[in-house]
Amino acid sequence: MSPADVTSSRTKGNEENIAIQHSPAASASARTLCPHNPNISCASCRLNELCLPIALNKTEIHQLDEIVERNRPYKKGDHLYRQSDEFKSVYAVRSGSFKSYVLSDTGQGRVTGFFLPGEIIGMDGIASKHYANSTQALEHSSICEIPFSQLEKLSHQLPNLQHHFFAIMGNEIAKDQQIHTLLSSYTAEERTASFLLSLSSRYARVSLSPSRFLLPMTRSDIGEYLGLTVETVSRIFTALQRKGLIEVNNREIELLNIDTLRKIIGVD
Amino acid sequence: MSPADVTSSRTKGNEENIAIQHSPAASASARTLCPHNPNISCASCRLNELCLPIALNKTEIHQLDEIVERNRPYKKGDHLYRQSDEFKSVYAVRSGSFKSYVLSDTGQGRVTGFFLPGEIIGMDGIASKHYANSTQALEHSSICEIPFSQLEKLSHQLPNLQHHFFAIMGNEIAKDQQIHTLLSSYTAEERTASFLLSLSSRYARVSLSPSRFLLPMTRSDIGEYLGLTVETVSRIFTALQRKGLIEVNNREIELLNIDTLRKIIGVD
DNA sequence: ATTGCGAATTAATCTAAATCAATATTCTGC
DNA sequence: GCAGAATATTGATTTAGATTAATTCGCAAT
Repeated sequence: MSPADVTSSRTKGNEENIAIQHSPAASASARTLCPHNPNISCASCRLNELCLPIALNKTEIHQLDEIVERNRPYKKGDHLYRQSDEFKSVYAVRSGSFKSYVLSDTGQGRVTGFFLPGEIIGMDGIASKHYANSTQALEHSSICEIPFSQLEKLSHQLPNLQHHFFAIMGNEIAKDQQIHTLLSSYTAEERTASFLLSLSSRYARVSLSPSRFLLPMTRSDIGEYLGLTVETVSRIFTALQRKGLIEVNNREIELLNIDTLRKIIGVD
Repeated sequence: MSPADVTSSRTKGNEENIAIQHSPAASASARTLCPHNPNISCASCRLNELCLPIALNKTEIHQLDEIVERNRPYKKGDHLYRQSDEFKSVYAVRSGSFKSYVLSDTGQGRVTGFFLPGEIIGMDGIASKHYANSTQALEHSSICEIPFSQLEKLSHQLPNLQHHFFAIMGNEIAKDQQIHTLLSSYTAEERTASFLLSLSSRYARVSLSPSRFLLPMTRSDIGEYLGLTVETVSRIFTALQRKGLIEVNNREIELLNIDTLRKIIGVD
């Protein structure tokens, strides 16, 4: 296969993968699949199996629906909230992606997290009643806002929802601790491989390709998140490409050998 | 009442600060204050203002008491649970201290957390139903075990408890994200200063001296936790001592200049 | 199409912390 | 109290990744 072939098929493939997030609804019948459509309900949302409604029955989902606010879409760079804003809601990503970051004393930010569709944002504010970081859209994105006081009230009525929200928070804790291990002991290559594999499985979770995707964030974002510089991230990408493990083309990523990537981070 | 009053039976000096955690009850009147006493109730526990019972009324505390299991004390090195054990309970430290760690592929562990009195252990297992790390006592310690399914049931009955447990988990999330920032952008000296200040405020929280305490963990534990080697931790301690900011004597630490330590980590 | 600017790559040099190595100290069990 | 092991310190050397610097690429606005 010639390079040209690869390129053309890749381009086509990628657009297909992300289409579910980005394309405006093409027809009336596709309406409920349009991720930016604010009129969608939890019951009909394509993410309901992995978002808050999981494990809820029809009636319960309807009750949840009542408290969810579906705001207008966010443009790239728009803030969901800023550091030390009063905590009011948690947010579920419906489409697109977000990053959260804190500003250091020297003015430069450090990225603390990335959020893809179906993931919950804002739990860092629950305890102190103020968000500990700022969160902004990395691309045109849409969100379901869930006012926390109402979520608490509803959780109290619906044991399933309480149970599930405990699980969501527990998952966040477990994930954060994995990152602790990653940052305290992994090399630049291991961190980068781990990051790509994490994105891969998170895309798979929302039925997108686990091996081909677009990075919604810059190299600099990745570096801040992984405790590396832009230059190092760039170099590692190039090195992984030379080893034949990935194919990088600016924001386009293809994982060519997931097993070997796993071996890099010690998952044999 | 000073800590020393409570704790007559121990040697003086540096051990004074930790006496409240360690001394056996000297008299019948001190019984309810004896941290290893398994018969103590939440209502009479000296930690109830900062542990689970916070914000509960008398009746509610009694209900919580019913589900709390007060096990025999743990000896140094005893495991509370091991990585991938089935998740059953969360634990509140009553006295002593614990560390949690994961074993890397190469056999050596990486410490993921330290737990002091009043802190909650085990939330990493909530989502996956299996503990993500192993946790062991760093010294003679005692624990309150709270079976999670019962905590969930009770939370459902007591909105205050539900609210507070959400807050505890949210706090864990916020704390883990601070560590993310620490590991991704702080120097060895900044990490170490931050670690000492964290211990300081956590000791202060349980009414122990914020400026003089014994480290329950080894330099190696600290290094693993902070993503540094033992040697670096040791060198930084020596350097901070030379700068007159701390006084180190093996496990004994005295913070001589907390403000300057704060400045090191950029809190002016 | 052209310009301008943020994003990304690549290479050369530097440095903070790791590694390697040796010694000293402190605990632990007998 | 003593022996051996675990823990901690200190110094010399190495190295992974940071820093600095220059170039190229990509794309939005005109």
